Amino acid sequence: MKLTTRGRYAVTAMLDLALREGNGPVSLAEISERQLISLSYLEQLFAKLRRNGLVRSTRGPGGGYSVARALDEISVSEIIGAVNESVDATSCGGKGNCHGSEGRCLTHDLWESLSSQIEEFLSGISLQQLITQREQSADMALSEGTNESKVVFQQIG
Amino acid sequence: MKLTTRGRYAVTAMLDLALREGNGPVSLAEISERQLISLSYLEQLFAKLRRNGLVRSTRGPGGGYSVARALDEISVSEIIGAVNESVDATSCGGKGNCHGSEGRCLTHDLWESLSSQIEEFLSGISLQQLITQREQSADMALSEGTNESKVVFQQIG
DNA sequence: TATTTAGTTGACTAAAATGCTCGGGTAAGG
DNA sequence: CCTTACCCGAGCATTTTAGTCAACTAAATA
Repeated sequence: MKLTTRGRYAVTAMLDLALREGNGPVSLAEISERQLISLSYLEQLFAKLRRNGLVRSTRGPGGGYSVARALDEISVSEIIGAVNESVDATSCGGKGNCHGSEGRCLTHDLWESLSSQIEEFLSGISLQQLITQREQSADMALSEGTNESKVVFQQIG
Repeated sequence: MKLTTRGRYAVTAMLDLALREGNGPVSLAEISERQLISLSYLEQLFAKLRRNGLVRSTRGPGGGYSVARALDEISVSEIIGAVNESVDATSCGGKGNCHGSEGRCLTHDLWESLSSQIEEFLSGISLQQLITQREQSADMALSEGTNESKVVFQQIG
């Protein structure tokens, strides 16, 4: 699993789409304007999202993109995976006995274990969850104060 | 949270260190050889790990690095955060009302919510857990067949 | 004290990924 | 037709990755 700003763009755009849809398809131009992502870049991202069956396209005037499935059937991990199409697995295609070196293989396995935990975690979060969960979180925010989770996101320099 | 091969290198190296430690400090040269990571690159990573208080260094012959805390006191998210020191937060430093545009702000908040979920998840996994968990997982592996979690890691082209 | 080991630091670099522009397509409405 | 908006590929500037090289410092030991 790879998690960069690119995945963020994709998830953000999908969320925007999910929230606006209902009066028919949403054009990339709109999303571009609202989310401040370049149109051409969005086109590239949505090409991949479409190839992976996450969105449907409608051409012509009044056209645009629609979400291809129910919102609770689309996981965050799918979205991120779709736009990062060309990530290869760890060096020894999961066989477990890489390069003779014993040390490498052990820690390699440990990393793989972590990887699938992350993957599993993200595949358990759907677009729907993100949206509905937030509607209830206004009051929760104060009681469940997890101070630590913000630390990493702070500016350093 | 940013999750790239760089974080993988750091976690892998820390795991190697954790497993070998006990006969005193472990030199980067050893780790470099076992994990096939260039020595100089390891030096850069460990410089950051040290600045963040995750490892201690011992100079001179027989020297090397040691884990600075108990293994169950070091979370994966800390390691990854340490080597990615300069990640800035999402564009509007968490204030919530970015750029006037309403659409942007809403999806922005949704993304932030997801971000902290990921962060929280990874801060709940310690080096110790990764290591001990694996010792018991040999038999679990078959019964709990989660086929989906492997999909994203496959080669495409 | 001289020498070796191994961390410390900074400058520099090739290669890849990112985010984007540009320019031309093609299907669908009006 | 003509406009809209998806489709697609080439190319490109910037940043990040992963690494080299070289000089330095602290500790141990002979």
